[in-house]
Amino acid sequence: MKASDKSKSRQDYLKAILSFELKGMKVSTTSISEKLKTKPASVTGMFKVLSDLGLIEYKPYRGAELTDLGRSEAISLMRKHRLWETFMVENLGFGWDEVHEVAEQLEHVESNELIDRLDAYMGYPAFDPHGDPIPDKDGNLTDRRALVQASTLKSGDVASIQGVLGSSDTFLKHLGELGLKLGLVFTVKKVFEYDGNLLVEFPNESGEMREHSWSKKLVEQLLAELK
Amino acid sequence: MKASDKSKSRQDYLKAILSFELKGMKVSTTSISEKLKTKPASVTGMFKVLSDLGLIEYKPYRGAELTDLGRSEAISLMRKHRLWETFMVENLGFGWDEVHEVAEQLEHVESNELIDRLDAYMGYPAFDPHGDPIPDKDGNLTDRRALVQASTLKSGDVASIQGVLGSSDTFLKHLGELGLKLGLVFTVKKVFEYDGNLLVEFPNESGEMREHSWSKKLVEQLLAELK
DNA sequence: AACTAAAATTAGGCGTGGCTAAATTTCGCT
DNA sequence: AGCGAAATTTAGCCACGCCTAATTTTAGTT
Repeated sequence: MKASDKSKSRQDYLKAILSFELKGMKVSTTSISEKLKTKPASVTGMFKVLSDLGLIEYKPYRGAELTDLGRSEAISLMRKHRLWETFMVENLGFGWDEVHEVAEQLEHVESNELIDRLDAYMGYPAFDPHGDPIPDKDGNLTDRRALVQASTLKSGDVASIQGVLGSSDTFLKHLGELGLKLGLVFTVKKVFEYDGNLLVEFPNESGEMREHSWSKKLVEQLLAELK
Repeated sequence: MKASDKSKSRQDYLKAILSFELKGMKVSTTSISEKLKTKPASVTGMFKVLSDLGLIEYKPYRGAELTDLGRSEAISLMRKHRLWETFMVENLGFGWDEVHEVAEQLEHVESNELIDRLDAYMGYPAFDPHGDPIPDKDGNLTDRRALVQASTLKSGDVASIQGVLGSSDTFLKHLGELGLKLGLVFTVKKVFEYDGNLLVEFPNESGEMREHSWSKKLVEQLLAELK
């Protein structure tokens, strides 16, 4: 049995364990059994398997902890889940509250190529419809506290685009039309009180600095990192 | 055990059986075992299960046949498979030869809402990237022989749009901009030899007849049914 | 009509991931 | 420190879907 042997069950356990670790909670067999709708005795059995696979550290009666390997697997699942949820809401028009169950199934589809292309297709969204951060392909999470909506910037601020708060077709198309992409560094020249528009400056494809006006609606959906 | 109990295995069997029936072949345990990479003895066992579920008609030593229930389930799977393949190729930019394995997994995701929305999102494509017909949500297949590329129409022909041969973003956007949708009835007024453009006439949203020019590139991707 | 090879079925096992019931360990409390 | 309740693990069982080996049925040939 190799660590590369995925299985829906094992993946569900890893995700459940991660969710408790992220909340700073101890990972007990009871808590996992409640989350997965199984029984504590079954969890004990699976903990042994996951431990043999090197995915968790498990001491009987002491709970479990993800290893680096297990954590990266779990984060990859979280990434898939959140990207699929985002796709369903932003592209297919589902309500944010209708997508969890289906994403639970979609996240088990094994193809990194698929999920990375889906990520690109949606414009690398940084947050899912519930506002939770979406890990990038290397497992890095955007720390939300470090980002601000571009609408909160002041005149003179220099910032870079680090994420978006939605990825509907029209929104993404609009970004493309304006020549905006992830990482773009821009300077706020002026904030118009009247309509909330921002006058910004950033280089075009040829590297020449140009001024542009961003609408209030646009900047409220742009996540920026202050320089 | 109810018929509503899906399982990846059972679904794989139904699809395999359908594929042989569509080729007009008898469905033997050996042929299925080869297709599914199992052994004939295992197929016998599953045939009993599927028979008990009312999904197939099975007489020992006589092979299997799909019931109406089983067939509709199998066709639904084929629909999912082909829609996902189409999505991967047309929207995510995969090659047509790279998508089968992943679609095998995606087709097992249980949500009719998801697949119907995906279908709509792509503009109800009639054929997948391999040229195979995609069943609609009621299981009806477009009979390819009854359809022709709009580029083959002659002046004076009256036809309706019944499908498209691709569903890339830009293509679908273009269709929307021109006000074209499934079922639209149009009349060919003139075919320009020079560039292959078609001068056509059809009603706008208000019902008034208007003339439009369709490019050669466009009409080669439009599938029409002659009236 | 009989015989034989191929196909299919039956019988009996195995691994996974569940379950219940019984035994064990931990932990809070007096 | 010791007691009892709660948490956990162990033991033993089950269903599913697969396997191999042995047996039975079918079908083609003479």
